Amino acid sequence: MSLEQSLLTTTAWFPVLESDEQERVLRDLHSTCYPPGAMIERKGELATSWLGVQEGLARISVGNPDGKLASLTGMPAGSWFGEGSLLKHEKRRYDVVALRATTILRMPEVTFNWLLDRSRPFNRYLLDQLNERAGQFIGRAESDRLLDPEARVARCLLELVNPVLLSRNTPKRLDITQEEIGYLARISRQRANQALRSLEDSKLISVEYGAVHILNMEGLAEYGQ
DNA sequence: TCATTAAATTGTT
DNA sequence: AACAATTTAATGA
Repeated sequence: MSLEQSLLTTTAWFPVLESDEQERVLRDLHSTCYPPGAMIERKGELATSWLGVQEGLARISVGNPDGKLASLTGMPAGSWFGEGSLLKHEKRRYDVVALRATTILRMPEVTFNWLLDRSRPFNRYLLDQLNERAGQFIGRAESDRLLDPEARVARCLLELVNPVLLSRNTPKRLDITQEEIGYLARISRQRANQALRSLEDSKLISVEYGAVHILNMEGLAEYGQ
């Protein structure tokens, strides 16, 4: 799939840009491929670009300022992140690791700021994304360690198909292995397997080889409370 | 296209 | 963590 095609179909922000803005973005983006397990961005590095996942799956681990607990989030294809460090011109506060073969797109800071100054829809997208992330973070901070594996997996799956952060038409089929779910939910693969079966019994999802079908988003959302 | 083999993923202990 | 079973992907006739 071409770069333009993947941006159009997997991101929520690229389609809302003017055509000349899209052209410049396509010119300025540069992509890098990472093998499974590779470090994409390291905590402490100065942020110089906005990051997007074109292909694959990345895990972002945020170190809590007060404790040693690291809360993790999955970033599937179409996710864009790192605007926080970019806006404040700070160092990255988290590590980003490729969970499988992953292609990362980088938008230079100047391009990012240019869009920020120029495009109202782009600002709208960023606002929605920041708002959604804040909500996720609060919800997780309350009970991250307390949730049972089923609830953690439910929350993890919901984040991966979040229609606000990704493109509007959220897919019902999620290509992810149980091992990767384990990494994201911070549980063993065996426990992930068990939790997935439990959620399947509740008719919230159906599991396939290398994939999960989301059957009931609302039900999953309640499970994660 | 089909059969064989390797690799990836899942199920179980 | 280890192992067996199953599914998919790759290979070659």
